[in-house]
Amino acid sequence: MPRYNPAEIEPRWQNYWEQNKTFRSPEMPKEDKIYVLDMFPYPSGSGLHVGHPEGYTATDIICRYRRMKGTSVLHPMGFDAFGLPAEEQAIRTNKPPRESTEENIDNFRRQLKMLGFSYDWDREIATTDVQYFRWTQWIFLQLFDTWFDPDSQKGRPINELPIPTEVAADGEESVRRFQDEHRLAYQADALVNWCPALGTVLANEEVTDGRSERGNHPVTRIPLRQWMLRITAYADRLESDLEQVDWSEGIKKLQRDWIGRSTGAEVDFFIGTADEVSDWKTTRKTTGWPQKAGDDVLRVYTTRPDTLFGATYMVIAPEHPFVDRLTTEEQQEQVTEYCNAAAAKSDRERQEEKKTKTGVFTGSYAINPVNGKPIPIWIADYVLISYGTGAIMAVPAHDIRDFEFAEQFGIEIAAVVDPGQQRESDERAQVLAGQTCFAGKGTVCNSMQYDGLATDDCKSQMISDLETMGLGTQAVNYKLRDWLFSRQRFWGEPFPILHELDDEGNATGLMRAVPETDLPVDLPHLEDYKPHGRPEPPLAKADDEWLYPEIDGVRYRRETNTMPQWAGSCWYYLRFIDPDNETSFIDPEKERAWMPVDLYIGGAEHAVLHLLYARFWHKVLYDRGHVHTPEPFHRLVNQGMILGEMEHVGYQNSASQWVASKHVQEREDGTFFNKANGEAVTPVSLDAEDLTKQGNGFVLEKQPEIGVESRCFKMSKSRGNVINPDDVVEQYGADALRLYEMFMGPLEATKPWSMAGVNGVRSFLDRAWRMIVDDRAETTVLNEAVVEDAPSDEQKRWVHKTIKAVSNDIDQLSFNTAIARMMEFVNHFTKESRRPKAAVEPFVLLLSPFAPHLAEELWKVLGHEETLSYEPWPEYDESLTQDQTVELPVQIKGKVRAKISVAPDASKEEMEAAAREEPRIQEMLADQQVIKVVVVPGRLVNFVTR
RNA sequence: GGGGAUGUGGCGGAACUGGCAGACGCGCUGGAUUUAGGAUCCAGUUCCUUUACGGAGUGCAGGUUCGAUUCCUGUCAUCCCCA
Repeated sequence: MPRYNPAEIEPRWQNYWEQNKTFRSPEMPKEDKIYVLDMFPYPSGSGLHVGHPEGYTATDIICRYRRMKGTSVLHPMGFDAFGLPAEEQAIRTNKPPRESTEENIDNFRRQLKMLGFSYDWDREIATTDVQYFRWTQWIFLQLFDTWFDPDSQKGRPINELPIPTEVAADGEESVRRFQDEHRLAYQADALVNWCPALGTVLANEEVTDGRSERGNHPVTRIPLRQWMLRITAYADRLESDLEQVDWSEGIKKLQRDWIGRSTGAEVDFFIGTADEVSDWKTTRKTTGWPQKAGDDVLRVYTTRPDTLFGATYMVIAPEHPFVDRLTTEEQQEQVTEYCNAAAAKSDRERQEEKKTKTGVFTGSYAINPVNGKPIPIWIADYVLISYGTGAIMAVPAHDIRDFEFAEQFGIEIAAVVDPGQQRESDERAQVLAGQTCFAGKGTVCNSMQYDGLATDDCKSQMISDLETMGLGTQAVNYKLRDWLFSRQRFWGEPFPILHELDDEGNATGLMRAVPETDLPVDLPHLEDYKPHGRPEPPLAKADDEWLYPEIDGVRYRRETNTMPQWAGSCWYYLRFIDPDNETSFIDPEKERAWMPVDLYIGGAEHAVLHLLYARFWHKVLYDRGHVHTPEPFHRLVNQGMILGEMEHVGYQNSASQWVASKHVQEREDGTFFNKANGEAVTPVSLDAEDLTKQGNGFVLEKQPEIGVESRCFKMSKSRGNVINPDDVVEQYGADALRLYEMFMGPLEATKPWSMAGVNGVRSFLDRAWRMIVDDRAETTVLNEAVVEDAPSDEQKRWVHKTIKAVSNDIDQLSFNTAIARMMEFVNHFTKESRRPKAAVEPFVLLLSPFAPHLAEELWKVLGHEETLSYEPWPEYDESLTQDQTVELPVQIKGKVRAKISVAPDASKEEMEAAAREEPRIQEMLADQQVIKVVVVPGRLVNFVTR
């Protein structure tokens, strides 16, 4: 009668764990600790996605396993709840953001608890909690109070910033402004991505093709005073410290590429006539390379100083400060027009390689420092003001963009690198003739004394020569830009910054931090927090009491920008260690005990930004002595994406005739047409039963010449293939969902969903239940096959082999194979008429991290009173995992011809002898000459014959 | 265009450092039991030929090796990220 009923069992055990605080973490861990962290979710209105429980189940298994192994486990959960989507949802549903955010969190928490994860819920935090963002603000003030000392490569308190004497002489106000310029959190006029529809600026990565990632609204570029975080100062350390962490090479590479460190040279090109050059050069030789470029030169950054002789023109960005000065009268009109047009384009559009290059000549020339030739200075938008010096020397023969540009405008192309013989000879000739671009390494030519040098040697030689002449210097550049850190929205952390006002109420440009004792700066109550399409933040509408505080007789206006969504997630892993601390963001002793995060699992979409930002904050906190590890996350694993179920789609024309999918192409508007004749076709979804496999794909069973499209798609509302965890739990139970997500395949792989697969693991759980419980009895009692007897030797081997395999698989996060081993165990023991307790009890313990509710229930049926969460993990005896005999293949010329049965540790001689005794082998070897015998103990015997 | 990942039965996948390809699950086929079943149990299930023996086979083409899903070279395809 008592069938396995997860709907009854699961809530009961969830309640038990909650009542007994089963998973409360100790305040301080023992020596053996593990901190296992999930990337906390953004509580969207649509609830949990099946992708979430994938990583969460994996970490939960590790935690439950390690608790049973006696490790102190920290496994917390919280919510990343500030940000645009929540605010947009609030506006849509006409609710205050805090209210709708809390509803979303409640729903997420309910769903998470329904899945039986062993979080210490007492540590739950949301980034929107006032007591949480109080410390986010506090950390921001640490950034504000820190400058980066390039000599020690370290962030230091701002009051240790050396003040140049001339600044000091100018008085206190100058000193303050000087300090403000050097803080890690600083304000700057930046050309930003302004999105009027969302009413906020967006980070570059939130903009695609000139439209906002969220909502697909148009984005324009306007200059605006913004908060920036000086992450570029940490670029080197963010790159080099990747060596310390246990992350996949793929993710490390993504981070390295994002930081984009390049080495090269800065070179000054003299602006003026050819006869003034020698004077300038003489002066430079004595004064050396000046830190700041003067007005008489155009300073460029190049990664290829070896191609200096091939620089036939220069390009400055449309925003370059020299634009006006360099533009001659006759070019003025064209230049103005061009610069205006460029301002409207995004960086990405401007770098689009497909598009034809655009540009305009300034009318001015600069002198190439190595050969004294005057070369034209152009303005073109493929050069970005934000990268390098905003100006380049163009070497069309050896840079593809320069080449395209030079061809477009008929500028000289001078080859200075010989690609060498390894290329096809006509291609080499074309390169040397300036007809083809070659961007690789080779041998220098047409460069006077440098001719014959290899590219890399020439680079270093050229740099050292330029340095002696005072014309250039070695330089490092990064693609990474400083982090635009302010948003003009309501639903974010207010900046704890006050802007000083003069007697008339105008801003003086000086600012100060809100005193630590006055934190948190809470969001003011606003009747209307909606964006109005102007770059003025909604917080500016707060009442005067909030907006205009007075400290020590000075009146201030509060900063009205808010922080971006990333802020809260930059340090939440620290707060989990000490979530209720009211006097400090974290207790240093607890920090030392629990950090770093030992295992961090989450989606690959955060591979770059979240991890880079969090690492940056962590390093600042490290420099300022607040944390003891330079890196926050020791091991990182990205779970793979879960796709929707497999879909088969055929295409029909208007006459309902099938069209093979290879002829079909999709238009931009989402409709389809036949490439062969242009007629419109419509997709028709097909049943797998009407299809048959042919080659790599499927075809219609009745019309095998018609290939169809078979693939899995990303889950999306519009496609209607989203799986809701609530539904799965209702139908199959939480344990089945957990088990299925782990059984689908390797954690890191992309895998398609299959409801039939869920049903499959559910029947495994049913079998496991019936293996132990008598399902025909009136009450939940032991199956009579479960006995007190000692297990047989064979049963013992099954138990010990399974313990070994499952333990090893969990250690390697290979959950799918661990489950397969448990299935084999159940398949075997359900066939046994006597199932000794000593065999099934360890099995229940092995199962418990995967299917904790079922395991707890079985544990109880087996006569235990307490939760199994802290039962010792079963141990295995290596000698009991060995079979008495093993069956090994005997090959002749690599083909299996017979099997022999030998002891697992049989010697080579024994194995060969056994193989030669096999009648079939004797038969086959009779008329052949054995030239070699390969014997691999414990593996095989192979006769190589002639 | 650049970078990364992945290609194994009808499907998801397994195979430790080169050593029995297809564990485990789904699906399918047959059988048992059942009032019934989308329940349960048993058997089978890579393909080709077949009584059996055998042969082919891990995207494709080569290479190294006694032996390659695994290592190397080339190539094709798909997905992801970036531009």
